[in-house]
Amino acid sequence: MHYDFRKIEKDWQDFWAKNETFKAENNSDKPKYYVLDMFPYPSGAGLHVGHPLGYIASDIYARYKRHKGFNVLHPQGYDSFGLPAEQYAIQTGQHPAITTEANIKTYRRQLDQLGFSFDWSREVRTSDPQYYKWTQWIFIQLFNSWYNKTSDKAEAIDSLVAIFEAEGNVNVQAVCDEDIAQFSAADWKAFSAKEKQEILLKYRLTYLAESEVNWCPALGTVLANDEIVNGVSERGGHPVVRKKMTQWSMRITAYAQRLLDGLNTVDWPQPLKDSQTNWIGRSEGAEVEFALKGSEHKIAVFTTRPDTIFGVSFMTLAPEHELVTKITTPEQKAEVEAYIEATAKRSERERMADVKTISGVFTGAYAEHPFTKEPIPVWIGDYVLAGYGTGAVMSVPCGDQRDYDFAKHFNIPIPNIFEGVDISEEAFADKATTVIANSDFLNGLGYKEATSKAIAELEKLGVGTGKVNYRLRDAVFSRQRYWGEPFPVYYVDGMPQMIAAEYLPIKLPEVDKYLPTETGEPPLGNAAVWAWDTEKNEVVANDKIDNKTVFPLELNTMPGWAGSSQYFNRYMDPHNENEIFSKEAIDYWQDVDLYIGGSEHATGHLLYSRFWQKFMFDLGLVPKDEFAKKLINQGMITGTSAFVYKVAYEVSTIVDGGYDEKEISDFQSKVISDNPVFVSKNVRDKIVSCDKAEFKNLTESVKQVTNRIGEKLTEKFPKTQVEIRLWTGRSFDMPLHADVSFVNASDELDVEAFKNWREEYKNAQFITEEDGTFKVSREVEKMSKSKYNVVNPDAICEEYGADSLRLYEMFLGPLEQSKPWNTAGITGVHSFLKKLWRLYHSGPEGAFEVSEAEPSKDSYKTLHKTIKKVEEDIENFSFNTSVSTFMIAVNELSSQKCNSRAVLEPMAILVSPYAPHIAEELWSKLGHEGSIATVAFPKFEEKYLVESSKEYPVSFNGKMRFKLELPLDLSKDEIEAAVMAHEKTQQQLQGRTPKKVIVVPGKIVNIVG
RNA sequence: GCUCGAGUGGUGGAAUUGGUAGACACGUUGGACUUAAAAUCCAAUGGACAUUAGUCCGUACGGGUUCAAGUCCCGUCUCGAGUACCA
Repeated sequence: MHYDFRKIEKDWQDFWAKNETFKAENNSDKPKYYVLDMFPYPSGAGLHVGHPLGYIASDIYARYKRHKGFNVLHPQGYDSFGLPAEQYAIQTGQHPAITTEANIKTYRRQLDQLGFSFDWSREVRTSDPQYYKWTQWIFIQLFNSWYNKTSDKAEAIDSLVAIFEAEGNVNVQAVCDEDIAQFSAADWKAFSAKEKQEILLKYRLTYLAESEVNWCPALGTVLANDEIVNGVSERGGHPVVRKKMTQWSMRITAYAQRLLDGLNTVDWPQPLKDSQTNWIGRSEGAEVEFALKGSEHKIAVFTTRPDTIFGVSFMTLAPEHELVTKITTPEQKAEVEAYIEATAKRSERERMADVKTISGVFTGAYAEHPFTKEPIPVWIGDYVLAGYGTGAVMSVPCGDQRDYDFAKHFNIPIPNIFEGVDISEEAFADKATTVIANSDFLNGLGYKEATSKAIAELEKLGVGTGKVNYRLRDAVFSRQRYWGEPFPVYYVDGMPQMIAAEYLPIKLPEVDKYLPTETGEPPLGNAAVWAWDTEKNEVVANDKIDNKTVFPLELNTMPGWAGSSQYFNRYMDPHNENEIFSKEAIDYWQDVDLYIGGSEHATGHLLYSRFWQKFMFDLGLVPKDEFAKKLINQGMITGTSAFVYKVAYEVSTIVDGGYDEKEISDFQSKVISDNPVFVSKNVRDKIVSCDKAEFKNLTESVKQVTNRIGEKLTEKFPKTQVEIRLWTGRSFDMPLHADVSFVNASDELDVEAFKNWREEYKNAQFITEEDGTFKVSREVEKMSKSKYNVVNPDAICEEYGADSLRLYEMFLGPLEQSKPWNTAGITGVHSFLKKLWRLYHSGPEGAFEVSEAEPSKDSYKTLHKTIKKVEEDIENFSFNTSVSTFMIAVNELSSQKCNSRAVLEPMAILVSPYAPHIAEELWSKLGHEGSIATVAFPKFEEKYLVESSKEYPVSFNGKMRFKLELPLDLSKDEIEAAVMAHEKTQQQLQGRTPKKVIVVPGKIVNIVG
């Protein structure tokens, strides 16, 4: 009976599907365990071997937890809204839903073939109206909420209205827009309905506001900060410019502190926490108001160094700062305006690429120092960002390098306010050693004391206050896209109105074009049926819009992260039509116990999800304010590209025979490209290292090719004479990617396959190694189509099986680390599975046979040390080492010729999380009914590992020289005596007397001297 | 620039609290079986020297602590990831 993995794997996958083996129940006596993968975007390319790495790890953990008696929730779904399907739709007119559906089919087939224990009955798709109904619902909840700083949580907007009615907004501690005028209860009552709505918008957790956004003209949409990399769009690399637009925003800044604090309560990777911490960017300092000379305007600045306030020698405003036009003096007006215009023209990208250039303009205005009353010139400069803090800084050149550079450049004085520090070359920014001088009441103080003293004095004067500032901005939530969630929003008199939850979902309308409209409106502007009838409560044709009962609907759609920000909770009760999830479901499952996914989501998905979770927590909808207890970032699997070296040679015409020059040169280049010459790696290396002999050989080898080219040319242009030369030096060859599927484990190229790969390689010549093989050189790169190093799991499953693939992906190395893929190594784990199979098939002609006999002591020992190690490894997510452990166990059991049921049954269970198909097959052959999935994990028993003796390594001066087997119950002195009496010890010492003998019982003996 | 992570054979990688460096596998070499190939099995495999016994050197580099360092401390270099005028 050979190991027929194709049949076994198919059979068990069918069995699991038919019996719904992995279906999780929402109530159970068992303890719950929730294992979640970041759900995939179903791209057209399907999966490559890098994608399932995390899924395999989480599947092993989920299966292990089932063996350990847990009720495991292990769902999977699709993040199926997204740009690629829409881009494809724009190009082909194909509806994104159709492409998406087809891609999902491929994904599902590929996932199924890997034997994952997903509960597919709970599948969600973000683009399914029954799913995005609840995304729209959460949006409405956010709209109907405000953030009360006093209770430090989100509350219903009604409670804010009640406060306004009772006392206006004077005492409300809310997270809101900055530009809100104060009003009394009477004022509030006197406001029109529209005015009230406008004011409330400034408080809502999702709000419509004119905000500066990252506009990408090429994509025709707004991008979030984390969708921009180095000033260009992450997808496509298009330029991004700043632009003011009316957009939905999420008031995530309300949660900045809680998002920071929450990081201390979760077991997430430190780098991920660090990157969220940096993204939120908390800084403590003070906000200080500077009065302007001869003006009622005041400039507010944020500073982290209020202790250096006496070092201020100028102020700098962002060019976009609203005060700039108001305070600029007539003499400076022209220069300031020119500067503002020049800055606006420079794209964000240019500004970033060019951080060294110092530029700025004096406004002519002077502020007044709050303590000294000295005049301070006010400048504008583009090194100050409008979006951070107040968009203005008090410049302290002696304490900040950028201020220092600016001051030097414009010859502004640099007063020194530090005790014993030389600032003639650069600014001094070391807080730890700061001693303040020349600063009135701050003299002699260190950073900390001076800071609190300065804040206290500013507060006394009523011109400053201690403040915490965050880098985190509110998140823009509108996209000018088709393939995303529509907003449940219509507009009355320009004010947004929410559609009542009972009429959700508001489904995406049909459009004939997926591009923006000719008037520049988002793609939904193309929809003919996209208006809201407030009487019928349904979406109706646009021509019915009368702005009395039928109103226009929102044309933007939600961003990519909307659908993924609560999906983990929806899995708990995915088919609930009345609620986002039932109370029973959320109370039972609580939160995700283990979340596995890529680190690229650190500041996107993982921050927004935490925000929504905290919001849902405030509303009392979820019991935990962090949704995932533990998170692991799986490392990337990189590709091992194969390179062949193409020899560069040149044909030059010696006698041209009077033909048309272009005709000849065109023909020559065609001949050259049709007759490529490739050189094997080692030969190439010799040539590059200037091996003259090899270079000569190479020339010889190329000769036959060149002769043929010569013939061809003479055939066509009889009067021509050509010379063929090889290039020399560094550029003598050109590395080209070869498809990795043509290369075997020894880096040898399948020359025939390569020739058939492309038309232009048909006549390729190969200069081989001495043994006649052609070798490629290899390099680790990102796995990508364009590098021809993508390995498809389908092919691996076909040749070696899913169990082999699962084991091999784990065997490659630690889960979190990035590591290169090399298909060659899979034979190791594959033959391990065959050896495992053989353990259970020791009968004649490989028939299944296990004995009921008591296993040997050694076999018991092998089994129990394996149980111990595998259990530890899984708990530590060290899956690579447990694969090694299995190999050792099978090697040992094979040499022990062990075929006892008492050992082989537990072995099957141990292997089952890693290689579930073979485990199921062996389990059923062992005579069990049903799946192995929930059989109890074997229990480790120490007694089988108890040893009576130890092979001590005996070291001399720390170097191990020989080993000595001694009973474990010897005392230190007895061990020392035994070692000293040994002949090899005397041989090593050569008559010397050891200075010292270190004996660590059970470990080591070290003799010094 | 700043923050974080990592440097171990030809390759992927092992190595509890400091205690036998290189487990396990790939590759390579030799052998068995076979007409042959595949598959399978056996042996060797960090480097240098040595007939053997064995000796020396080895965990990026330079120091240090220790009976003992891949592991701890100080400094340097290289690579990778994130971030970038954040006041």
